[in-house]
Amino acid sequence: MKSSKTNYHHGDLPKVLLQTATQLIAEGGIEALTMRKLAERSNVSRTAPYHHYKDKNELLCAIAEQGFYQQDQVLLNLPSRYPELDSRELFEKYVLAYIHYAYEHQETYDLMFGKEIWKLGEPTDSLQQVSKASFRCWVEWIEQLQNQQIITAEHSALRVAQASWGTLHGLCRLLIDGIYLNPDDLEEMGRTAVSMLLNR
Amino acid sequence: MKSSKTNYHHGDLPKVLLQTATQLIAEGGIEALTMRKLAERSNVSRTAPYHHYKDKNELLCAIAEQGFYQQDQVLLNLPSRYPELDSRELFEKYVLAYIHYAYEHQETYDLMFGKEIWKLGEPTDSLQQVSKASFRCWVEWIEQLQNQQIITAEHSALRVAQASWGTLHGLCRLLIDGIYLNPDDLEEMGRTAVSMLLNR
DNA sequence: GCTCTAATTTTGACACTGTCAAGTTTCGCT
DNA sequence: AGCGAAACTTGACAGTGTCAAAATTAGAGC
Repeated sequence: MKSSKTNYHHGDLPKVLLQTATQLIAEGGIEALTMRKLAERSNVSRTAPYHHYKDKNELLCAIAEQGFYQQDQVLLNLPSRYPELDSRELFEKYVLAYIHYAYEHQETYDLMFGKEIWKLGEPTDSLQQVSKASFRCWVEWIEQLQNQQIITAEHSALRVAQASWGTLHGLCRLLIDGIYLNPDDLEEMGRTAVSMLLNR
Repeated sequence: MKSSKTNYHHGDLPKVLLQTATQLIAEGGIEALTMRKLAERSNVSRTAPYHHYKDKNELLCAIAEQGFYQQDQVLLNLPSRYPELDSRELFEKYVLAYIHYAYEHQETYDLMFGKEIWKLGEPTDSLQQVSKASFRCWVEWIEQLQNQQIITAEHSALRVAQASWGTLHGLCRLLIDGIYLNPDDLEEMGRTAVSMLLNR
């Protein structure tokens, strides 16, 4: 079609911006993502991005949303990828995969669950929906584990889901915030946490 | 001695700066703490603080360090404040007190364990010492709980300490990052987590 | 093919930020 | 009284997000 050297109206900026932005944060963390650098990298003027994302906040939400889709995809496919494992083993696999994702996509994870968006910014409606759906999925799993007496049913599924996910998230945060740096340790911590959380 | 309206050399800026800074972040979060606003509030020029803290980073570290002292004081006094409780109950009290501190001093807590200092900045030597001592204290407690068979001894004290503290920290982060906002829920989540982590 | 409109992009500007270099003021000691 | 050091100030710079107004272009209707 058109393309080439037009400069003006070059295909679809929105997609390019999302890509470039994701790349930028992957390289240097969230704080390396600057509207101006993003524009420059996309060969576009400072304020061009503002016509596709009203805010820096909206841009960040878009990246985070993408992260949720990506993570969901990895995690939802686990059962079919390991059909030989029982629920207990699958749970550990899930936890380790979660940690692994957080490690491999530290900056995206930070955006997904960081205060940049949830406290300082304003999460987009669609981001809220996606993240809620993702958590609901976790709660349902916990419910199943409760029915199989693999995890405690002393408390409601919601509370157990919150507490266990809190554990998981806490460990990931330690990595992301630079408090524990060794991912091998992290994995061992994850295993330990799992064996503590599940019934013996 | 001197004092009054000299403007120059007014008592001890360092202490005033620390106080004002703590006040500023308590009011509007870490991002409300600006070297310039800090100077203004302290009735001093923009760059005066730089003669007492080489960096913004150093200032933040000083605030965080103060936070550790404060928190340690609360937590270390728990056993003597509740002599009638057994280890198990004391552990829950500890966890709740920890959460409570995090809630009451959200911004300081964020500084103590946030990436602002630990990943983006450079933790001061003395901050590192204080925080390490604080964690060592936690590990020792876990060791005792292991000896009393209140918590699992399947894994090393260090690993159990990391996992359990990760849980604790994770819950607090949910609050601080604006993901779960209700402190009452948080407390219930804390209780749930404790009952999951301890032996039955 | 021409024109008009709406979408898209740019330039200029503003108020912020952290921090450096150079100058000014004051304290404490001899 | 005078001097060196410590404390503090002013000016400056590069960087940030984002708004308003201007410029450019694509695509539709004739």
